[in-house]
Amino acid sequence: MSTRNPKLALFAQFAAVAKSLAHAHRLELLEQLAQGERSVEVLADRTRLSIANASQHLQHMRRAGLVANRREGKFVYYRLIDDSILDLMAALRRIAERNVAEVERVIRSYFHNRDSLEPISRAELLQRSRTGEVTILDVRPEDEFALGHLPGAVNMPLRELEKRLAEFDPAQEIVAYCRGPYCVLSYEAVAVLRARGFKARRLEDGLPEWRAAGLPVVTDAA
Amino acid sequence: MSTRNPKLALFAQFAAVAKSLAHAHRLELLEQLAQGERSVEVLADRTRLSIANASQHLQHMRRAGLVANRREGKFVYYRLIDDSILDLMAALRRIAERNVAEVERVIRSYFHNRDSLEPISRAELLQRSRTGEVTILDVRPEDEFALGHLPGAVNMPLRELEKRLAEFDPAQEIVAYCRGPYCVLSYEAVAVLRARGFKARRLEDGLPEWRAAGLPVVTDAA
DNA sequence: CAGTCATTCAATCATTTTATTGAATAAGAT
DNA sequence: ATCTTATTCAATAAAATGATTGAATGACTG
Repeated sequence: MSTRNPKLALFAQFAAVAKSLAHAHRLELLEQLAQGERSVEVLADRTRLSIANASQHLQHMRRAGLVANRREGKFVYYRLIDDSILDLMAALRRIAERNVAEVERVIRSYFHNRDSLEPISRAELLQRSRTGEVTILDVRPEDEFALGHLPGAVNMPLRELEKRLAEFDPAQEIVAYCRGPYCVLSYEAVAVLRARGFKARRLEDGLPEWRAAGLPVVTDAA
Repeated sequence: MSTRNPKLALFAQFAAVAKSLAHAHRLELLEQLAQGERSVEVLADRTRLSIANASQHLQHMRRAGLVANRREGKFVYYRLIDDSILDLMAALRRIAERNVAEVERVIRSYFHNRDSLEPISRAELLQRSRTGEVTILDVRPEDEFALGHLPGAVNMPLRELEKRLAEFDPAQEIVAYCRGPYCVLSYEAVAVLRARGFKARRLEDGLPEWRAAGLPVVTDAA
C-alpha cells in the first residue's frame, strides 16, 4: 500500500476507489442502494448474487468508502455513504455513453429506438405537475415506493400495469419513472402505455437523481 | 462481453470505463495528459514506466474511450478525449479524499500540515490579478508552460526558484500553481517562498481545472 | 441454553490483469 | 534500399481478483 513515491501512493488510493466501482455486480448493487438502505439478503436477491458473494462485494465497497453499514438485530443494512457516489456514477455513465460504441449498441438493441422515448426533465415535470396536467407513475416495486416517491405519484409495478389501465385518465399525459437512467421498468411501462393509446413519457433519470437534485420526496408513514 | 441480462451488459460497459481508471499508473498518465497532448515516449519517461508498458496502458484507456491518439511522423500523441474525464477524476478524488482515512494520512505525511497551505480560489485570483496585486508563479517545467499557462504568469521551475528569488517583489503576494490538486510542485514552491519571508499561497487545483472552468489560458506562439 | 437465521470469514480454484521481454511495424533519415 | 527511432504486438511469468463452498459468528426466539 505504501509506495516509496508519495504521489503514486495517493493515486493508488484513488485507484482503489475506482476499482471498487469497476465491476458490473458492484454497480448493480450501488444502483439498488441508490434507492435507499437495503439488507444484504435483499441486495443479494435483487442482483441474483449468492449471499456470500454479495456480502464480499459490499465489504469491498465499504473499505473503499463508497457505502456504510449498520447492524440492526439479525440484519445488516448497507447504504450509500452520500450523494457524491451518485455524482461519480453519473460521471462514469456520461463517459461510457459518449465514448463507447458498444454501449450504444446495447442500449439500442435493448431499448429499441431510444429517441422515441425522449424523457421529460425534472424541471418540466415539476412545473406541469403543479397544474395537475400530468399523471405521475412510479413503476418500481411497492417496497421501494414506500421508502420514498415523487409527490402525487401513483404506484403501479409493471406486472400490474396492464390490468389497471382503467385507472388512468386517457386525456392526461402519463410520466413514468423508476430507479434511474438504466432502470428498464419505466421504458417498458412507456412502451405498454403507448401501445394502448396513452400519451406517455419517461422522466429523466430516476428517484435517486430526483432526490439528489433537492426535489421533494414523499415517504409513507410506517 | 454480451451477458444474457442486458442491464448487466450495460453495467459491464460502465465497469470497463471504471476499470481503465482503476490503476495508479493510468491515473498518473491521465494527470500528465490533463496538461495537454503528449507522445508515448514523454509519458513513459514522466511516469517512469517502460515504453511498452506505458503504451499498453494508453491503449487500454483508448479502448475504454478515455483518451485518443494521432500519429504524426514517427510519434504517436495521446490526449484526453475531453474535459469530462477531468470531472470523472475530480469525482473520484472527492470521494477518496472524504472517505478513505489512508488518503488523509498520505496527504498529511507528504504535505505536512495541509491547512497552513490553504489555497486561493480561481475567482479570487482572477479578481486580484486584474488589479495587479499578485504575482502568479507557474512552477511547471518549461515545455508544459509553453503549451499553456495563466495570463501574466511567470514560469520558474522548482529547481530554479531559489536562485531567482530576487525577481520577486517582496511586497506582493505570490500565488503558485502547477498541474493539479495533487501536483507536488506548487506545495514545495510555497514552502520555499515562505521560508524566505515571501507571502505565498497555492492556487486551488491547477492548470487543467483552470482551463476546464473556461478561464483564459495563454499559449506561446510556436 | 439450544435452535435458528443473517451475515461474515477462510480456503480454494479459476480467471483476469499486469509487467517484462524480445520481435514486428511504421515512418523518417542516410 | 538500409538504418534508426518510436511504437505496438505477442508470449510469458507473476500477481491480483472473483466465485464457491462450508464453517464460524452474532443476535434474536422459544
